[in-house]
Amino acid sequence: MSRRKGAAAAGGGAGPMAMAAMEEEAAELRRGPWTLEEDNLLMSYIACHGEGRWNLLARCSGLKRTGKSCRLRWLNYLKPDIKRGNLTAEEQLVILELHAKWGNRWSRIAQHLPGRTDNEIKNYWRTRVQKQARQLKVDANSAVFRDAVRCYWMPRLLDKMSMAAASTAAPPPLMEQHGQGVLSSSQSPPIGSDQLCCYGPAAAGFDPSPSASTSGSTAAAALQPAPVPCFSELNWEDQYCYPSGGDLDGGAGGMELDSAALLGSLGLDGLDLGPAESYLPDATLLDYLNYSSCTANAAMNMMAMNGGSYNNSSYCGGGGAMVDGDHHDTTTAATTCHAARKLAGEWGGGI
DNA sequence: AAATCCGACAACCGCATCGGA
DNA sequence: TTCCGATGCGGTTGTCGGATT
Repeated sequence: MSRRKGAAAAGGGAGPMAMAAMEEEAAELRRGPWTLEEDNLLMSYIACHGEGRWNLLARCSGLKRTGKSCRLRWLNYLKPDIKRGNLTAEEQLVILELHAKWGNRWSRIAQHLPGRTDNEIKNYWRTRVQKQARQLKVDANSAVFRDAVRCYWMPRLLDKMSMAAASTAAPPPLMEQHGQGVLSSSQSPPIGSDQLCCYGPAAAGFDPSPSASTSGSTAAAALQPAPVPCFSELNWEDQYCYPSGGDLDGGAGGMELDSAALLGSLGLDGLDLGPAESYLPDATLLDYLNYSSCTANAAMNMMAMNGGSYNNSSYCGGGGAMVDGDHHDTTTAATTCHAARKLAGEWGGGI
């Protein structure tokens, strides 16, 4: 399909006079930020005549704007039901989830976020999500990044949601509203949303062995919020590092992580993921601990959502090794997060 | 205090699609 | 069936304000 390039070309086969008139008209058109007067004009016109017929609106309202510009201004800014302010954790979760499913279908995603515009979602993706991907030097649409999002970012958002829910005692609506994908209420056990955060063995009787993660209802009932910080909330240097001659990443000088203290505080001192070398040939100690902790946090959240057994293949990404209906213990869950966990280690508190 | 950088967001542009003539 | 205007969508750019140097 042939496309006209710019307003000057809009005349097509028009004669010189018509062309001149169009160029004159185009020259009069305003661009750039909208003024208060323009906003008022647009709103009052729509109040009288309703939305739509944007070109007609542009001609008749007295606005020296294109119909497109008027439409955009209305839909993205002036429309009364536009929601302002930062995206909530729930909304971010929906975006991550739906983007993994549909890709850059911003308007489609926006349909699932009442009051949010496709433009806003697109901007969020570009400024926040893609920034993370850039920092990790991976493509935001890559399977590795998607796995990282699922295994690390989403659990963190769940953490936030549950914390918010706990502080306000208001039930987060996402599970009910959303009803699909990773957070499908049909896939999740009927447990309270406030149980989706951090679960320690002290409170939950957490046992990473396969036999301990079979009984969904029992496990779900046993799962209680533990007074244990999420991995994301941990103050690394204060609590889990001690001076040494070796750097975190094996370099000279600095601190060294106390892995036992860290995993112990996470309630995972009984967790044996095996030697790091077995799955991370180039792993450093930091890689290993990040790996373990990311996995543990994700695994515990996953436990909560699945009644104590790892049976949700979507949780660790489409590229993961899980199969619906399979039974997985913590170690297996850890293995399926293979690519994501290294990235998660690099993420730190950047999310 | 001034200059520079950077993140967030509004707005524009080109292209695709739809529907009516 | 074709043409063409209107509308919608996604990518990109411009602008502004706060943070940093």
